[in-house]
Amino acid sequence: MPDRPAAKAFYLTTPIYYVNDAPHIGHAYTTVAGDMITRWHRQRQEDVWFLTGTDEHGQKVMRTAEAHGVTPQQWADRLVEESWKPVLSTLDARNDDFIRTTEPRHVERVQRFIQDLYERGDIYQGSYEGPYCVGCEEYKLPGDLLAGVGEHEGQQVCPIHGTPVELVAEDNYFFRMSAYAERLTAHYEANPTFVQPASARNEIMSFVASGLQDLSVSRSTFDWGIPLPWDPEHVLYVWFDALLNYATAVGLGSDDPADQELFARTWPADVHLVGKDILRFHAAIWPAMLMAADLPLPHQIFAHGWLLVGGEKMSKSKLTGIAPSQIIDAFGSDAFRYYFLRAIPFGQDSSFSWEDLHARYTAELANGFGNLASRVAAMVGKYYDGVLPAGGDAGPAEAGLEQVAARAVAAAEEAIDRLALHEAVAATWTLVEATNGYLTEQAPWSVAKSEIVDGTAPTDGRLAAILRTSAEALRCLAVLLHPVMPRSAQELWSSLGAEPVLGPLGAQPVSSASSFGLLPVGAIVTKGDSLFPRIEEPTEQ
RNA sequence: GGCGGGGUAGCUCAGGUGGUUAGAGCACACGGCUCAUAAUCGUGGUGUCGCGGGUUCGAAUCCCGCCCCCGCUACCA
Repeated sequence: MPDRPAAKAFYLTTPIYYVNDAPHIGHAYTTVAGDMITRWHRQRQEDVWFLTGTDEHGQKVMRTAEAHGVTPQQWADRLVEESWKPVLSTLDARNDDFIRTTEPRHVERVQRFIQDLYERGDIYQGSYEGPYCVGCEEYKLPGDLLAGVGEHEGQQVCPIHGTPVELVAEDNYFFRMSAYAERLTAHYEANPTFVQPASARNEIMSFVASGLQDLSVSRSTFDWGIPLPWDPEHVLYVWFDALLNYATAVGLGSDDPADQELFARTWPADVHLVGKDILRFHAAIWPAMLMAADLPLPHQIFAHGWLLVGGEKMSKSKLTGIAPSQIIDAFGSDAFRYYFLRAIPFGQDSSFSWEDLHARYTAELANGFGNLASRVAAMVGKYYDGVLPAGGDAGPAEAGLEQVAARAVAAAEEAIDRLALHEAVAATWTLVEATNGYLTEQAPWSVAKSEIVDGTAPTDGRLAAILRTSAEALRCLAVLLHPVMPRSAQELWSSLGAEPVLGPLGAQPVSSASSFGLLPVGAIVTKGDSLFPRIEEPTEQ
């Protein structure tokens, strides 16, 4: 055992998904993005921790369960086991843990955390007053209310029931969030990349600058939540409970030494990935909670954009919600991952369309990358019976391609550190394109006609050099694309015969990926099935 | 209403501290090649840069006004 503290792992989280609904491609997009980032860090041979999970408390889940005639726990169990966990394997997500907020480990640790805040005086008893709809049995947001008409003229009414809301007060516990506004602002200013992208940062900063009120963090009108240890009549506000998963899942509040070690290894988190809609909870409330507990803040909250369908935010009620399997059944998980990572500037809103998906699949995956792998493997097979030849001395063209690879690696690395995932993929693609160009210019099939004598191709000539160089480019691509498209990268790795001589693809460091000459002479190259078979019919929803 | 972002080729977008003929990818057309998933490589056109004024020798880029779209404007998650 080393005496010094273990190296800090790169720790990334997705939001924990609310089990009220089944996953759609918006959730899958977040998960895939987190998976690419963490896989990239793994490919760098770093220690990594990737957490995802589900948020299971709250009134909405309770109501949904009631509507289906089951208990909230049964409802959550069903959705988690039948939908949320399976979608992870469908997406090839490689998470290290899956936290459910109804797990005892979470509940106990949350209770310890909130008790501590209570004892510190950052939680106090007060009264919450707000517009309440009797029909909905819940408080409404002032912005949701509509002006009444007819008999309710002049009153504010519930948008669902159309009946007037009442002003109702309830005894609650409050988190003294207002006390942290200045520290939050100071933190945003001192750490420009704490909230990203810039648009999200601006929104949060102006929100906090406008003043923070204390937050009501307990509910006594329903019981599907974590009871407050000192007053079990109240359950904790679901967001307070949910946000804590990022820390409880890695051991905060546990007495077990193994948990404590994990916490030391992971905390603070490097990146919390969130959708724009839940930015405030993560970029304002969560840091305030951590400040109150004297815990280090995460390094970055990154808000990605919406997926727009037909120009509008995807929505189940408008029937634009798409299940990941709809796309994956037709195009495969790698294409799903590639499409969302490549086509969408990470952090921006972007429109999804089947036409665009199909167009990119065909142009970039089938015709570009997949076909490149085919033509190289086919030629090594045809001219050298699948045994990678040594090749003659590298010339300017070979050096040029190696340079493209080096620049691609450098650009992708730089992009990843900014979480510009689409740029990382685009940088990688420069090598796909350059290698296709290299092959066309060097025309190995023409070289073959002059070099091959008596049916035997020399292993130390131009033909061999061209094919070996192309294989090196593919080897580099397999490494760079492993985080994006783990399945096809592995297929390519196998096709190159690399595994027996270089070891597992996952063990190839990014840093050396662009050094040509790693793939040993004699590697057995086989032409397998097409990585991305052409799909002729545009898929309809 | 206030604050913020945006309206640029058929489509998705870049450019935007003012300066030669406004860019990329896709799509489309033509040419080369034939190893490959009829794939690849090269060449090419495409635009009142939302509308109307203004500043300037010169504006997609700056200023004013207007139109349209989106986000935020706190305790549903």
